Order: sequence, then C-alpha cells, then structure tokens
Amino acid sequence: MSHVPARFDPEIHAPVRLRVCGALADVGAVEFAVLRQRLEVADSTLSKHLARLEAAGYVALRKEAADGHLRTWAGLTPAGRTAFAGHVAALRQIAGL
Amino acid sequence: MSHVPARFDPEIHAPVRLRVCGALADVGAVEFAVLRQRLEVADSTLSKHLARLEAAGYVALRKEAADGHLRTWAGLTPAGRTAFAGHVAALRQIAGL
DNA sequence: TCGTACGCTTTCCATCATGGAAACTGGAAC
DNA sequence: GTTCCAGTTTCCATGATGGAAAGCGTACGA
Repeated sequence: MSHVPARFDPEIHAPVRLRVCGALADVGAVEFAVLRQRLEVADSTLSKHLARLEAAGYVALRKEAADGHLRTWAGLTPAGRTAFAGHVAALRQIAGL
Repeated sequence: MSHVPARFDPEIHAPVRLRVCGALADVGAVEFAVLRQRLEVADSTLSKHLARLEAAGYVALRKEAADGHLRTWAGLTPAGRTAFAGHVAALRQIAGL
C-alpha cells in the first residue's frame, strides 16, 4: 500500500464492488466463478458489477480457453489499483485511522 | 479502537452516514449545523440520515436550548460506537489492512 | 450438422436509496 | 399575534440494487 492521495470513489464504494476490488487487490487475477463463490452473489450480479468496474477502467476482463471452455479472469488495472488505494485512504480518513 | 468483531453494516456504509459516524466517533457530540457544514449537504439530507441512524439506535439526538433557540446535538450511542467499530473492522478486512 | 452443455451477459422487474427544493412545524422573542 | 429560527417532512426525479429468466457464443458429442 503505497502513498496515494485519499479520494473517495462512489464507483468503488458499493459493497459488492468494494469486495471485488479487495479480492483483486493482492492477486493478479481471479476467475469469475471463484469470485462469485467468494462474494456469494448471483452470476448476473457479479457480471454487472464487473462490467461497471471495467467501464470505469478499474478492472480488466480476459477470456481464457480452459479445458474446452472460456473462463473469464478479472484483475485490477493500474488505474483500478490507484483508485482502490485512494478510496481506502479516504476510508481511513473518515474512520480516523 | 478496541477489539470488535468485524461486521459489515449497510446502515452505516452509505457515504453520508459513514462520514457522520466518523465525525462523531472521536467526540461526545456535534451540533447539527456544524455537522452540516462539514459534510456539505443540505439540511434535509443531514436530517434524514441522522433520523435513520437514530432509528437504528446508533445516534442520539438531543435538543438543547442555546441563546433562545433549540440546537440539536448528535452523538453516537454505545451501540452506535460498537456498530461503527465493527463496520470499520469489516472494511479493514475487505481492504486487507 | 444438429443438439446440448457450459459460462457468462443481458433483459426484465420490483424494491429501495438518494438528495435537494419547498413546504411545514414547534418554540422563543417581540 | 407575528416573525424568526432550526430543523423536519413531503415531494419528486433519478439511479442503484439484485435475482430470475432468457439470450448468446463457443465447444464438444453423436
């Protein structure tokens, strides 16, 4: 966690998206299905939130062929990492940490 | 910040309410007007969010006579402090802090 | 080549959240 | 009574949310 200016980001703050970012923060990428199980949301819900993070430029989705089928991997983009770090910094300010 | 089990609380998570709790966390109480200026929201907005936190049992509102008029002071209840601490703990888990 | 399965996407829908403007209310001062 | 003050409540328009169900492209299997 390097130094990033605190910047509250509503696009990240929504519970599901916050958890998505949190889950992606310390790894390169995670499979759609794995993420879905962790967050315990419906396919459609995760798909929509990922699409939104992708539209914001925070998440990169990549389809990779795996045993015959396409699996979707999601990972934070550099911008996504910065935004998430900034948002966490903002949360810290708010919480007084 | 003592040890409180992490517990994500949607009632606290909303940006305005999160900031209200953050602002009240380290003090006994804050005047309505002061809070409103800090958060930069309309009277109605703050009033509604405070009412909601009060309904949740997290905030206590107290009207105090001051130079002829009633001023409203808002402060966290013990339950509110616990809930806020729990929510912050949950955020920490999510952010991986 | 047709049928089926898989892995998401998109649509549909009902519910709730949000925030400001404007109207309203209760108590105090004149 | 009237006015002022400090919030409160109503109104309203916009958008978020999430799951079910239907849709879609790709990959086999017969």
